[in-house]
Amino acid sequence: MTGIKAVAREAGVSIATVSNVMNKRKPVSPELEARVNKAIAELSYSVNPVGRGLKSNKTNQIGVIVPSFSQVYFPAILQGIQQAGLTHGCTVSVFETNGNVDNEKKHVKFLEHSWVDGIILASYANSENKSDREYIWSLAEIGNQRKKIPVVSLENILGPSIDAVIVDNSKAAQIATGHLLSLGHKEIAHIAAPQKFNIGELRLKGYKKTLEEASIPYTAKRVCEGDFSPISGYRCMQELIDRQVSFTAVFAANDQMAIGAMRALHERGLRIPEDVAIIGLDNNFPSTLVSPSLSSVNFPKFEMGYQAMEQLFNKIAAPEKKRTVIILETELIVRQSTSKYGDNTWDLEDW
Amino acid sequence: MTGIKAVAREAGVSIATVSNVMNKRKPVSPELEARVNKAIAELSYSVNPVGRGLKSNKTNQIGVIVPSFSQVYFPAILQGIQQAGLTHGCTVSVFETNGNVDNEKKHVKFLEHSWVDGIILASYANSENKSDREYIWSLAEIGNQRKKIPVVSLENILGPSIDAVIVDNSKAAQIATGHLLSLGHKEIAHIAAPQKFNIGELRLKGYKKTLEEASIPYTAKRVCEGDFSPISGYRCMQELIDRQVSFTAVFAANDQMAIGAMRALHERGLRIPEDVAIIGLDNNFPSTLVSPSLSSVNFPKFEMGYQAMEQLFNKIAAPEKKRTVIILETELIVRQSTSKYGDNTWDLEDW
DNA sequence: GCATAAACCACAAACGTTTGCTATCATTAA
DNA sequence: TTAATGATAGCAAACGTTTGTGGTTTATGC
Repeated sequence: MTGIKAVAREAGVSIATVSNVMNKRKPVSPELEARVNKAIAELSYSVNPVGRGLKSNKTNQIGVIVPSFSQVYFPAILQGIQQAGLTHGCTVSVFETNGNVDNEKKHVKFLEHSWVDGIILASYANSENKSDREYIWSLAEIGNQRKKIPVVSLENILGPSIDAVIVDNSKAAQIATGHLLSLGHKEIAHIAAPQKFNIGELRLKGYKKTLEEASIPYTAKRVCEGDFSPISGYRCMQELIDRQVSFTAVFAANDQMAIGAMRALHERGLRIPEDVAIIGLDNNFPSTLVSPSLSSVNFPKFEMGYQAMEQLFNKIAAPEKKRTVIILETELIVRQSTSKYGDNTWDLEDW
Repeated sequence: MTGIKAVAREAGVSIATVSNVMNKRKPVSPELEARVNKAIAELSYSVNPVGRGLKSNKTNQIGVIVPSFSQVYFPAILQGIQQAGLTHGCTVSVFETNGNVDNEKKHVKFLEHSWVDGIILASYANSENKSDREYIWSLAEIGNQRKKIPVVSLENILGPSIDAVIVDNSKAAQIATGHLLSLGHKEIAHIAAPQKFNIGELRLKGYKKTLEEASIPYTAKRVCEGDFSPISGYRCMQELIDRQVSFTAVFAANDQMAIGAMRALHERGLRIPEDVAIIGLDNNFPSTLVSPSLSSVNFPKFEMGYQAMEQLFNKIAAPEKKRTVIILETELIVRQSTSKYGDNTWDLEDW
């Protein structure tokens, strides 16, 4: 409970002087400075961040909202955020939505009235949905009546006025589909991400576009919509097989579904990649673990988090700055699920 | 920036009355209450937590320090912490140590001077190490000179005065080893966790004890020490094979090393479980993914986090309360790496 | 109709800082 | 010697709350 007052008393100076010694805002004579430092040491004083925060109207804390801690995808993002945060002396409070947009809203509302200087939001909200659009609008105006609180969106363009760092999901899907094409596949199935989410639409769009550019007719029979989870990939794969539509390759909209699909293929006695080649998207670590190892398109997760944090800082420092969107690059990773000669090493850094 | 003052002015009452309306501490006449609520709504006012925090000396924030976000182990713990936190209106700031004790100390020091009401620390510190012991001691006395800040330790008994929630690591190791024994194995190798960490010692101890009770001689030649990572498990397995010491089963001190070991076994042409049975410890989700699926001993990760948070709350509410240690139960999970008839389903909830 | 109690409300201090302003002192230049 | 300058230090207000204390009004009982 030692406060700045106690230090001032101990050192026989005013609290203003103590403050000046600590923050070096104004020069203090060497003698007093020594006395103050001695007092600080003796009382093992450190500044009370709450008092400071009240005065300065800053907390050096930011809130992060992600769909899930356990989906392998997000811890890496968190690490990036954290890392960038540390360099700015900023701590990170985390919230989980479980992919539920209502939870997103709840957490945003909460943070709005909380201590955070800014918010990083990895949202699944789809701007096509009316109620979500309103939510997005309200986001742009967060704290309209009070202090405006900066928001950076991760993985999703939340309307025209909110900063964002994203990857080009459509392009990533094109890379994945294109890889299968380049291997000679013409009949390519797609296990899609939920179309109610933005990234689901984009990934499907990339798949379609690639087919189109290769003059391959698109048929809805080769597409099955999952929900990101392995089990949904598993069921989609079964359904695709049961539909009796021919395909020699599958592009799954994320690695989890791809891994589920692989199990279904195994169970049906189909060999990977000989009978069916398969590629995922986002490159999460289990992809090197399964057998055969899963080809994928890497998303720079750490970098996404890091950039988001940096961008948020800029926004906090200069709130009126023009909105920016950072687009990060993806990268094809060929493993054994699409090529016998693909990479089969572990991504040892990942866990 | 609307503060309580603005509301008071708008409603034509004193700020004390506004405060009383919001916190229902003292009765307020219905008429004034209505006026105040109207003003609050019109100005869309909400209380400034920093101001409140300064006055009440509470922040409703806690800090959590874990070795890693990405090791599958900890997100589950975080979820438990979060869940418990939400029921108390408490937010969670997270920190990552990468298993480095110095980072632990750094983060603890940081949090000590931060806003948090308490700390949950998943520490790898070993109480046998002198410098770590001092660190632990200092932990018990955190903020000795100032406010004492409550600490709950996760997974580790940090000296005799710090609350903790743990699992009995030695017992868990006994369960794992005992399972192999019960399958008729007599020559059981052990891929150990780092002995510089407490849990490493305990798991080895449980292994030894089980052998002893079965009158099976212990030999150091069947033990190889890894560092928790899959690659270390991989290398240990290779080394154990190269040592030319016979064994028909392996107990790995965590699932990650077990999965690494499985790959080494595959590469050497040894069948699992026919030639070598293998069991891990802690039951992380990739264990159901690999082939064959990996037997393990489940650690109740979510529960650990939840209990830790609850305990921290108790500590915050009653700091002088006697120290408690909560011990949670583990459970054997038999999969195909130890028995052809073991469970081979996915743990679909896990991701 | 008066004294008493109860109900309600406002004043102001306090929490721990930062910071604009003023006051003091020593130094220097005129 | 004096006035101007510069370098330091301290005063006090302010940030947005909560809350103890006391004052005013209204209701109650005789």
